[in-house]
Amino acid sequence: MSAIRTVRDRARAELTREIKNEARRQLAIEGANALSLRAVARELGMVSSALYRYFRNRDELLTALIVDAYNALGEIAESAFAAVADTDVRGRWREVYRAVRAWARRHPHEYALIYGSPIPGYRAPQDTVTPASRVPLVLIGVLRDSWAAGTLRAGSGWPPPSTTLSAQIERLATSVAPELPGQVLARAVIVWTQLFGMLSFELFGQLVGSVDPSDDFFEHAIEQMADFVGLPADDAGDAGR
Amino acid sequence: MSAIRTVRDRARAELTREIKNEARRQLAIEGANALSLRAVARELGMVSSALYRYFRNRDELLTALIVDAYNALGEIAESAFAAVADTDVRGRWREVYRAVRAWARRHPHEYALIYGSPIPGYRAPQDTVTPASRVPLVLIGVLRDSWAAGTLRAGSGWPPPSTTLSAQIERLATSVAPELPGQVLARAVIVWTQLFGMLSFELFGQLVGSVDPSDDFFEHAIEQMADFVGLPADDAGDAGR
DNA sequence: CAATTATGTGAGCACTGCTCTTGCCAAAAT
DNA sequence: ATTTTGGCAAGAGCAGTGCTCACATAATTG
Repeated sequence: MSAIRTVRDRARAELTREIKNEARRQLAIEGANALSLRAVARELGMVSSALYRYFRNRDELLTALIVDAYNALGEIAESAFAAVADTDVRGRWREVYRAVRAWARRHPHEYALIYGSPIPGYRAPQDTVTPASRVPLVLIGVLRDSWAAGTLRAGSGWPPPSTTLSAQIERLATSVAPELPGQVLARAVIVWTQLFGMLSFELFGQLVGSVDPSDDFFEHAIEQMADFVGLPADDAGDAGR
Repeated sequence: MSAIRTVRDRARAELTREIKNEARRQLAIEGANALSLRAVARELGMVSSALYRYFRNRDELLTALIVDAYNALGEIAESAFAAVADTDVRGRWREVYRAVRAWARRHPHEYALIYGSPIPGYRAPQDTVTPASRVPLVLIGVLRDSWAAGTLRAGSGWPPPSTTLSAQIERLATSVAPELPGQVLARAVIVWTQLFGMLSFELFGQLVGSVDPSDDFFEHAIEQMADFVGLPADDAGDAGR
C-alpha cells in the first residue's frame, strides 16, 4: 500500500518497530508489570521522554503489544489449520489445539498479557477485537469443514439455547458461519472458553495439585471437546493416514 | 485456638486486619496494579514504613489478599451447595455455578487477582493451594452425591484417559473422591477449567463480540456441563419441586 | 531560502517500594 | 522495683517509575 515516503517516516516506522521489539524482549523476561518505558529507552540509547513521540503512554505501548500477540497467535493457529489436509477434520482440530498451546507455553507472558487480567480500568479499543477473533474463527472453520462434508454429528438431542441466547448466536452466525445450527455454535463457544481456561490454568499454576504436567490432560481434552462439539472420529473420512 | 495473649498481639492482629481491609478497598476500586502500600498507610494515618512491620513487602500483602479471596469464594460455593437439598443434585450444581459467577461479578478485581495473570515471577506458596481447592472440591462433592445416589450416568462409552493421565487422576482421586471412576474425574477437571475460562472471558471482556451479556450463555453452559459430566436431569430424584 | 513541522534533550514533578537510623514505650527478666 | 529486651512508629533517604514541558536541532514543505 502506502510505500514509506520520506526519510523521517522510514526512521519512524523502524524505531517504532525497535521499541516494540525491545519492549517485547523485556516483557518476555519479567512480565508486563515490570515493563518500564525508561528501561526500554535506556536499552535503545535514547532518552525516556523521546519515547513519548512514538507511544502516548505506557498503556498504548502495551496495547500495541497486545494486538501483535493476538496476531502472532492467530497466525500460528491458521497455519496449523492449513498444514493438515481438509479431509482430516479431526486432525486439524488437534493440530490447532496443539499449536495454540505450544505458542502459549513458549510465550507465557505474552499469553498472560492478552488472556490474563486486563491492564487498565477497561481494555479493548476496537483494535484488539478483530485480531482476537482469529483463533475462534479457525476453530469454527474446522466445524464448517466438517459440516460441509456432512460428517458433523450436529446434536439433534442437544438442548436448544434459550431465546435470547439463540438471538445472540444467530447474530454471531450471520457474520461467521450462517450454515451452522445454533446448538453447534453454542457448544463451540463453550469449547472455546474451555480451551483458554485450561491454558490459563496450566500457565498460571492452577493445575499444580491435580493434573500437572498437563500434556496428557490436554490431549484428553482435545478429543473430549472434539466429541462434544460433534466432530467425527479419526476413521471417518481418511484421517488415519 | 490460641487466644490472643498480650495487648501487643491484640493490637497487631487488629492492625493487620485493618491493613488488609483498606488494601482490599483500594483493590476493589482500581485493581491490583494500582494498589500502593503508601496509599494504604496514608489512609490508615500511619507512615508508610510502619506498614513493613506487618507485611514484609507488597507481594506478601497481595498473597494475603489472594488467600482471603480464595477463601471468600470457597465459602460462597460451599454455602450455595449447602443451601440446596442433597436430593436435588442438579439443583446444587446450578446454584454453585451461579454463586461462583455472582461472586466473581461482584468482586471483579479480587477475581482477577486470583484467576488472572500471576503477579510476581512465580506465585503460590503452599498457603494458596488449599483455599484454592475449595471450589473444585464443592463441584466434586456434587458428583459424589450423585454417584452415591446411583444417579450419575458415568460414561461407559467415554474414552479412557491415557496411562499417565490415569495415574495423575488416580492420585487425585485417592485424596479427594476414591469411589469416582477416572473418566468422571477427568471430565470434572475439564468442566472446572471451562467454568473459570468462561468467567475470565466474561470479566476480562473477551466475550464482547459474541455472547455478551452472557447470562443466558452461562445458564446454557451450566446445563451442558452438567450433562457432560453425567449428572441426572431435573426429574431424576425429586428435584423439580 | 524561509517557515513549518517532527524529533531528540534534559530538567523536573509527583509518585512508588523499600531500607535504615532514631527514639519510644510496653513486656519480660532480673 | 529496676533494668534489659524487643516490638513499634517516625522520618529521612535511595533508586526507580510515568509523564510533562521548555528548548534545541534536524528534516520536510511552501
